[in-house]
Parts: sequence; structure tokens; C-alpha cells
Amino acid sequence: MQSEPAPREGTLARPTLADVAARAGVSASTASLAFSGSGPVSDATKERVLAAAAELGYAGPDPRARSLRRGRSGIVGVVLEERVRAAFLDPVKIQMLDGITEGIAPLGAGLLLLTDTGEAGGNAVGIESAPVDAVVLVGCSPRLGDAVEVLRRRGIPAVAIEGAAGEGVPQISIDNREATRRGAEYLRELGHTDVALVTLPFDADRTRGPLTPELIAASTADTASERLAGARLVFPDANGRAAAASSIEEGREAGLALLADPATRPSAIIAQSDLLAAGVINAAEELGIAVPAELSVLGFDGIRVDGLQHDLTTLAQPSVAKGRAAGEAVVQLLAGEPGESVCFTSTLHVGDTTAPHPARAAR
Amino acid sequence: MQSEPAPREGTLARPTLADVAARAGVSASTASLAFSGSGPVSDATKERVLAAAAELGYAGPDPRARSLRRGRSGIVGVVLEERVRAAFLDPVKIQMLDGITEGIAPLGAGLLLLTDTGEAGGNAVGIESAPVDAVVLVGCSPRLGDAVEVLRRRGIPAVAIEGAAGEGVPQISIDNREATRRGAEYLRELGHTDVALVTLPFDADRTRGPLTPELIAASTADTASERLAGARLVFPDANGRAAAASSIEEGREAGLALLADPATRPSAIIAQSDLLAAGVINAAEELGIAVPAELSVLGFDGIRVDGLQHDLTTLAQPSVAKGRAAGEAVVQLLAGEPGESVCFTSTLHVGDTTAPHPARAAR
DNA sequence: ATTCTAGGCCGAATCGATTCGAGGGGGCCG
DNA sequence: CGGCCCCCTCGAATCGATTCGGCCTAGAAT
Repeated sequence: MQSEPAPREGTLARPTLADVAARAGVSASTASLAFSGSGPVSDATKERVLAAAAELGYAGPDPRARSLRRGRSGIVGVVLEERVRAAFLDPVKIQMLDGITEGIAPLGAGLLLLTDTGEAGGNAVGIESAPVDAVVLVGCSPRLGDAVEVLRRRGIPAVAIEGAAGEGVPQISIDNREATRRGAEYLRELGHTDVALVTLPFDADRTRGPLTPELIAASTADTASERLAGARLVFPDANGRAAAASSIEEGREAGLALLADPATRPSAIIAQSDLLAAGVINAAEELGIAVPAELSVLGFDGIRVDGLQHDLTTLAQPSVAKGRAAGEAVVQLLAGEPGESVCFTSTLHVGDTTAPHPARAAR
Repeated sequence: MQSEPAPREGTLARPTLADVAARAGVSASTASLAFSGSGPVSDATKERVLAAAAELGYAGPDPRARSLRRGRSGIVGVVLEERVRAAFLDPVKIQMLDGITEGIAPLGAGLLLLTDTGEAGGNAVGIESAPVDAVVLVGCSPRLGDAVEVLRRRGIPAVAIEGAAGEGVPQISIDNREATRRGAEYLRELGHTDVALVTLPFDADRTRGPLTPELIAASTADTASERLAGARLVFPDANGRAAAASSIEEGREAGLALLADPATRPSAIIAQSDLLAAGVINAAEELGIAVPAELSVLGFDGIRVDGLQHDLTTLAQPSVAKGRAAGEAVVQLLAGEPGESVCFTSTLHVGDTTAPHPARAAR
């Protein structure tokens, strides 16, 4: 008769490392060593521990306890600026995720998808309470500043893709301003002078509407601002509309607004993403405006847009490489090194959505 | 002079809840109550704790410690059968992820991407050591059985999308066999008798090659087997090739192998995914075979394939709904209820990649 | 004025594993 | 044959927060 209330076999409670150790006749510390592999444990002992574990149906150390003790969870967070489902619909985001996965592969870490859509209510896992070892901030999020501050306080290293994030946060970016300038230049060479813009959102509210100086001045989104600045280097007076997101539908709405009135209709539109550009083209088609004969459209990203019948003229950016660079920076940060910032270069891809200015071509 | 080696302000060590409690002049337990909100704490005390936290730059309870104590991490794992990057390229997977996100939204949980590609070496976070509360097994993974066994031992509830996973594991599926049968029937009505198949992988090795009886007998992938069975209900002797993955490139390779020899060329090919179908069409075009005039191609999934100029005839499945149902089942399981299994129905979408059998049409 | 009640707060145990320093035993070398 | 060293194992502290039962005090009821 044993005084100890021995847990019945097959009880609901899951066995712990201590149970396994007891069964194998060793101490908990030895059992731990046997599992983690590191440390001097005789083969005989290790085998005995493993056998005991098998008998008890022990599935290995609890990751929660392990991560508490070790201080690392083996998880890298990816913060998307919008609902996860929206990111899945954006080819650029997917390519970046792809690249990130590749970049952090040496860590063997899992990828936790997060959004920074406001404070997560209740027990929701948000950026301020996720068990992650590091974080990649994806996209030109207006909330970038807040996110970085939260992470800094939590002592979690971060890498930002697009958008200056501050000291100690490696930045992976592209030549937004210069690339857009080159694209705009190309339009000017084609004879266009009356150019309108469709931009990405400027602020956390994702205000949709005309490009007012106030809106631009209050911008918290570097990407939108930089691409705008690049366009205005060539067309200082270019105006247009801000979209509430990078999507075909938003592009279509903006396009309809810009093209509806024949009197004020531009001969070319610079969209800040391919999806927006596709939407603009859709709008033009709805209005019976021929692309590129009557309207030239320039995109940004260099993705293939589903369902679009055109070969979009666009500024192609190396999305996958950006993600990979971000992943590699995470690896560096976790190794205690300073993460490396990188700025990639976009290239102008000339497709069939741009053509010489109608008047000029008619001559 | 105080004997206690008081941690200097601004030291590298991050403050803990105990530090905050000390500073606020309350016990750790009270501080915890103040943060979690649950429990009787006077407003004055709560404020004092929050103020102390702010002064110390305390960013909230450590999620690792919290999850150890609470026994829940607030993370739901999604197990993809292949490299994460491969899943990102598969539109069906993305739609399912989208649906899952929607389904588990009420939990406020994060989504951790995992793969079951063998044992994760070293300290990698794999299915056997991820801090997740529940798991969704996505895709017709040949390793499904192993994965379920590991999870069962760890006591982690699971939901399987495609593939019988065993007792206690809700299953979200579609009518693979019946749908394929209907598609095959449609081809027969068009006059096709000589039909070849391009299937998804059958086993964990993702063996690529001819559809041998051995391969089929050793199948561990329900989806491939069921769709195959459905096709053979109509064309009992139909043969073909197994692809190593659902991708355009794999489809192209299989297509080339099946179509290379004019003597044995089938008049129709049933592909088990749209991506494979797109690859088959590419192969046909390379060989100068006209689709659908000389070759009919039937797909499965109902996605839009990027770059494909055809409107694929296919069996459209409700991918998003499948994901959502899986997410809802997870919510049920975590609430202690039995998760609900669901079987969705696919619909035949007739596009322009199928046509009457050439000989018959010529008559 | 005394007792009862209830809201607030605290102490201590607990979650499960890891890690460091110490101790013990066996083998090898002198 | 004795001493030393190395390899293996153990005990105990620790990671940081949560939670349960108990205690104390202020206010209310009689």
C-alpha cells in the first residue's frame, strides 16, 4: 500500500516530465537532459527515459513551460496592416511572406500571423501580447510607430518592411520615390502633361477621397508619401485621389471619380499599386475610355493581376527578395548582431497600358 | 544604504509584474488582478498599479508565463502539408486560410503556420512542439495519420480539412468522389472514351510517375484516392500519372508525358486540381495540340489560374466556406463541445476547355 | 454598541521544464 | 594499491504570472 495517491493509468491528466522521470527512476533534471539532448547523459539512461515516456504516452516537453524557462518561443510574428484575409488577397504581401519564410528558415521558427488593427480586445492575441521572439512589420502601415513602441517596451526585436521605424529597427525598403519619378518621367516622355494620381492610404483612418494638402501633410504612411513625392518631381501639380486600400475595387472607385468628367479627364494615371491600376483600367473600360489609346495607366509592384487582360506598365519591385532580406535581418537580430537594412531597386516594366499622349499621337 | 541590490532604473532587465506590484505597494496577486480585470480590485488600486506599470515601462504580462499558468496560448495552428511558401502559391490554400481566419475570429486567436514536413530538426517549432490550443490540418496530407496521433498524445484538439482523421477529429470535406464522377460523366456525354488522369500525390514521398496499382494501393491521401475512384466509376480503365504536387509545372510535366506519343494520346484529361489542369493545357499548347478542339481538360477547385487564357471547365468547391467551417469547429472544440463535421458539395462549371470528342464532332 | 456581511487585498502554491553547481562512483595512471 | 579526474546524476532555484482560500476592515443592520 503506498501512501502517495498514485495517478491512475489512463487518467485524463497528461503526464509531465516529472512523471516520466519518476517512472524511469531518474530525477526530473536528468529526464530533461535526456530529451533536450544537450548535456552528458549515458545512453542507457536516455533509453530508459525515452522508454518510460513512450509507456506513459508522454509527447515531449510542454512548449509553454519550455519557452517560459528558455525565454524564447521559437515563433516569429508577422504583423500585417490589415485583416489577415485582406493580406491573403494581395499578391505583393504573399510574395513577401514567402520571402520571409525563406529568410527565417535557419531558425526553424514558426510564423505567427498578426494584425495591428487597433487594440485586440479581451484575450485576443495582438502585437502587444503575442509569444514571439521577433517581429516583421509588413507593409506601409500607418500604425507603424505605435507598433514599434509597443515592441520596444516588450524588448522584442523588429524589422520593418517599408516605412522608417526608428533606431534599432532594420528597414527593408525600395526606392519608392526614385522609381515613381522614373515612371512619371516615362509618361512625360510619351507627351503626357495632365496626369492624375491614385494613391495608397495616407493615414490610419484610411481616408478615401481627394488628395488635399492637409491629408498629405498628416501622412503617416511613408510609402504613399514617397511615391507621391516622386510623381510630383515630374508633375508638380499632379492631383488625384487617395484609396482606402490597395485593391481593384478601390482603384475602380478612384478611377471613376477621376475619369467621370470629360472636361477634367487626365491623359494618364499613376496608380501606387498594380491592383489600383487594374481598378482604374476597369473604370476606364466602364466609361468607354480606351486604354492605352485614350488613357495611359502606370502601376506599381510588378505582379500579375488576376483577370486583367492587359500587360500592365508598372514599376516592378522584388517582393520576394524584400521578404527574404527581412527574414535574414530577424536572424541577425536574434543572434545579437545589428540587423542589416536594405533598399532594393525597382525596374520599369513597359507593358501595353501606356502609350503616347493622344493629341501628340494624332499629329 | 539598502542591503538589497536594487535593480537600477533603466537596466537591461525588463520589469516583471512583481516589480510593478512592489512599486505600486501592492502584492503581486493584486497587480495581476488589476491587469486581467477579472476580480474585485478597487479603482484606486487599479489605477495605482497601472501608473506604476507606466513608470516602469512594463508592457503587460509575459505571454509565455501567462500561457503556462493558464494552459492556453491563444494560438491556433494551421498545418500545411508542404513548405509554407508552396501553400502561398496555391489559391485554394489561401482561400481556406482566409476562411479559417474568419471562423476562429471569435477566439481572437493568432494563426501559426506550421508544416508537417517530417520531424523538425533541432529546436524547430513543428507540429509536435508548438504552443497551440488547437490545430487545423489543411489539405489532403499523406502524413495526416501521424500528425493526428502526435496531437492526440499532446491533447490538442484538431480539425481536418480533407482526409479522414479518426475519432474526435471533425472533418471538413467535399464530395470528391461524386463530384469527379459527375465531371467524368460530362466528358463521357461529350463522347470521350479515352480519358487520362493527372492526380495529386498519393503518398508521403510524393512519388511522381505512372499510376500503378501498387501506388494506388499504398495511398495515404484520401483526396487523390477519392477523386481517382470517382473518375473510374465512369472510366474504369482510365490511367494516367501522379504529380508530386499541385502546381502548374507538375501538371505540365505530366501532360507532356501523357500527350507526347500521338499513338496513345487521350482525347480528354481529368486533372485533380486547376493548377495541374493549367499545366496540362500548357503542355498541350507546347505540343501543338488544340484545347478544347483536340483535347478536353477538366480541372478541380474552381479558382482562377493566373496567366491561363482559358475559362477552365472545372469542379468548383467552396474553399472559403470549408475554411470557415473548420474554424468554427475549432471554436466548438475549445468550448468543450464536439466539433461538427461538414461535407460540402462541388459544382461543375463548364468553361471552354472541354468540347465534344473530335471524331464525334467531325461527324 | 456589537455583530454580521462583504468587498478588497495578500500569501503561498502552482503551471512544467531548464539549468547550474555540487556530489558520487568508477576507471585509469602512477 | 592509492589518488586523481572525469563522467554522470541529482537537488534546488528559477522563469513570470495566475488563482484559491483566508484574513482584515469598514460599513450596515439590529
